[in-house]
Amino acid sequence: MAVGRDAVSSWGEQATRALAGAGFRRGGARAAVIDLLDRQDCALSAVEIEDELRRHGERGVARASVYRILEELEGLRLVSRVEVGQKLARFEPSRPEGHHHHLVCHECGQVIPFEDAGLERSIMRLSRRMAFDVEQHDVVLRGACRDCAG
Amino acid sequence: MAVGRDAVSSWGEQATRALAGAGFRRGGARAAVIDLLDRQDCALSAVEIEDELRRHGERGVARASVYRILEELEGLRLVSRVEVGQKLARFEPSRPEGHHHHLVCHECGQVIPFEDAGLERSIMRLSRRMAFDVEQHDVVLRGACRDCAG
DNA sequence: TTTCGTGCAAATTATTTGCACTTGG
DNA sequence: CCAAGTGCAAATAATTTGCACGAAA
Repeated sequence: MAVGRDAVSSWGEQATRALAGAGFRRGGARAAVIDLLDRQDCALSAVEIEDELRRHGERGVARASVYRILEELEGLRLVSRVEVGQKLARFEPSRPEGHHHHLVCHECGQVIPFEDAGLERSIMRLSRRMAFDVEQHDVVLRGACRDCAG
Repeated sequence: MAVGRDAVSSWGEQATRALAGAGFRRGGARAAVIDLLDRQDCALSAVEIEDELRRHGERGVARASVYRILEELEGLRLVSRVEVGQKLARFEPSRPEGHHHHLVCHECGQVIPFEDAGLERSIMRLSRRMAFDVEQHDVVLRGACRDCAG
């Protein structure tokens, strides 16, 4: 179940609107990437996005375009970059109601999202105390997932 | 003040011993890198390590060797890799008593360490509850540091 | 038609690898 | 002497950039 996919206005629609508002034209490649991301709950890498679009999407999109589009979306805070230290960056739609962090299995490389209110509370308290204007935070837990732990 | 630098046995000594125990020989480049890391509290990139050694260290060490040595040390859990999404990896000595996380200023790029017991507690509780064998965790806070926030 | 969007190929950057030479034990 | 350690140059891999062409407004 995609977080917020059935909301009144889907992430994809919001993204399209935000892009238009920011003065961007409506291009085919951009629409295809947004469309794919809208159907995702977890983070995808640029290559995965390219492959998925070439294979199952309405049209192929060049790698460079994928990166450019993701960069725009990140700039507008519509997408967030997730780097869990696998050398490649992953990207996922930013859904306010779907704030979460990631577990990474160091065996199979799987990236699994999770939410935790206690953790968020700690971070909020901590941020308030900090001599630093904290705007964002990322938590990564590493270990063996159930399957790999055996 | 270096965390634990005045302990009975410094991180550098422990590292040297651990390396010997793991069957590695005592090479000049390796000793130089350990020596430099022993004097650090914050994470350095491979390039910074190379430059620092070439400039102020007892001897220069080739970039490739720096990476190889860091990889060994990471494998023995003597060094931990810190990736805060600046495209390059940073490395710091793992000192059990100096566990901390990082603040990253998105203006000046500065990486600042911090500790927080409440945060650790939340993560511990969370880990226990998880269907996942959590062995490690990283928290990165992003925002503007005091200077850059103006 | 004019500017923006996109594809393709070449460039960049961090990191890794292959291989010959050196050195510790 | 022999395996492990190191430097150097070449190889990778992810990401970015330059430029020409096609498409939106």
